[in-house]
Amino acid sequence: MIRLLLADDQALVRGALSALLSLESDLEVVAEVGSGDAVLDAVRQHCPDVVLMDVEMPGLDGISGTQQVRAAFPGTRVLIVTTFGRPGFLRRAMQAGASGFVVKDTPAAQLADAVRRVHEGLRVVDPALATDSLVAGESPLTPRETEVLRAARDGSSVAGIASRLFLSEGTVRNHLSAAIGKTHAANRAEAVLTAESNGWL
Amino acid sequence: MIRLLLADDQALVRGALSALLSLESDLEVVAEVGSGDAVLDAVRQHCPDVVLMDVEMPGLDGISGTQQVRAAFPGTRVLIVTTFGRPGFLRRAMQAGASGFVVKDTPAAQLADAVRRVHEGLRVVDPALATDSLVAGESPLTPRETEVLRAARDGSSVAGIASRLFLSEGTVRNHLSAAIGKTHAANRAEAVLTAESNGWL
DNA sequence: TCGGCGACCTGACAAATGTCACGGGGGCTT
DNA sequence: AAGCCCCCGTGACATTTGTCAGGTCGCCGA
Repeated sequence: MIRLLLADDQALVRGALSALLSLESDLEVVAEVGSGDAVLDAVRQHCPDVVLMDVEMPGLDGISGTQQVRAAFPGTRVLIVTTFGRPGFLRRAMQAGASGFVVKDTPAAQLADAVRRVHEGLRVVDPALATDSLVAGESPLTPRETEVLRAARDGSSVAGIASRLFLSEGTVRNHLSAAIGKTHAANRAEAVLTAESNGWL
Repeated sequence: MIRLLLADDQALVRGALSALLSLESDLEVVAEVGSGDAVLDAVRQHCPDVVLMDVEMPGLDGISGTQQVRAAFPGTRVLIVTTFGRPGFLRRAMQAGASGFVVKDTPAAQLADAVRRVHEGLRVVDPALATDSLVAGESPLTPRETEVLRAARDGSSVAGIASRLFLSEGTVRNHLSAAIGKTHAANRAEAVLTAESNGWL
């Protein structure tokens, strides 16, 4: 019997996945949580074999959650299940210690198999996504550029970003200009979009 | 026996919902589709009582799909199941003829009840979302303003938008300026964000 | 110890953006 | 017919944005 923990912020999806996986005779969902903060406590309490983790969650995100779980319970495997196939997500998830990475538009039948393989210690990765990850490569942005670009996501002006990050306006403009260049964008907005779609933010 | 059709682009979610609803003795999932274009054919072929429809789908979106289904098969009820609780989505979905609107973070146990109520001819709407919809109101944007703002989503320049919409640059600027004013934004980017979060695009 | 790199700043410049005032035309209702 | 709203356009204007060239500082590896 493989003991499972589900972590997903959408209750409906959580319950539905639980129903789907409970159909398998060798799988057992022992707990469900709806936020990243609750994952570690739930693992401590229920000692699951595998954690199914969503990336986008309120509180602690799935990547950080994976790190925490792996650090505290090295025997527990983590399988990331996410909506968006951002190349950067895959890379960061694996570096954080995840054993598998499944996108939500894979057929339902494959999920149980993925869980079993992860439980056996194998790695499960969507092949198409893996190649994307190789093509897109690591983020070319420096930490500061990433931070500035992330602050620009909500459409703030240079002045707003500068005051929020305690920087000079000129510095912000320079960082933005660098980020625009590195993302081959023409715009701050375009730079945000491509960086986001690559999982660099 | 209530016959169901599932329309959702994410195969995993689709299968999971199918598993969840099949647990109920009075519900039966007779078909699943992964794109909006396939909905009408599937309804014609399987004659479901209720269609569970996602809003964001490739091809035809859920709103238009609802319209088509209601026009061709007035007896078939549509229950919208979506990730985002955009006020505008709710409004447009109801106008398109949907019988219910459920957000994906409602508890899984309530979904079956929602399906049964919709099947009985009742309307099912998340109360919190309904008030949001009243507060946010209808889109203040004119059709043209909406179109221009939608074209600005990918970070295009004024020139790019103008050429794509066969407009003068000045006209595009005027429409954008109007949209910025109506959304109480300071920016084109901010205007896009608030309009998007209200479901006005 | 030196070179390279990233973070930070300044100043200046061209280009893009947002705003305003002002038109004309068409469709709608009163 | 008059008034209203939307669409489309022009021109001018101030502001913002993106780029470039320069310079200081601290860190790290060769």
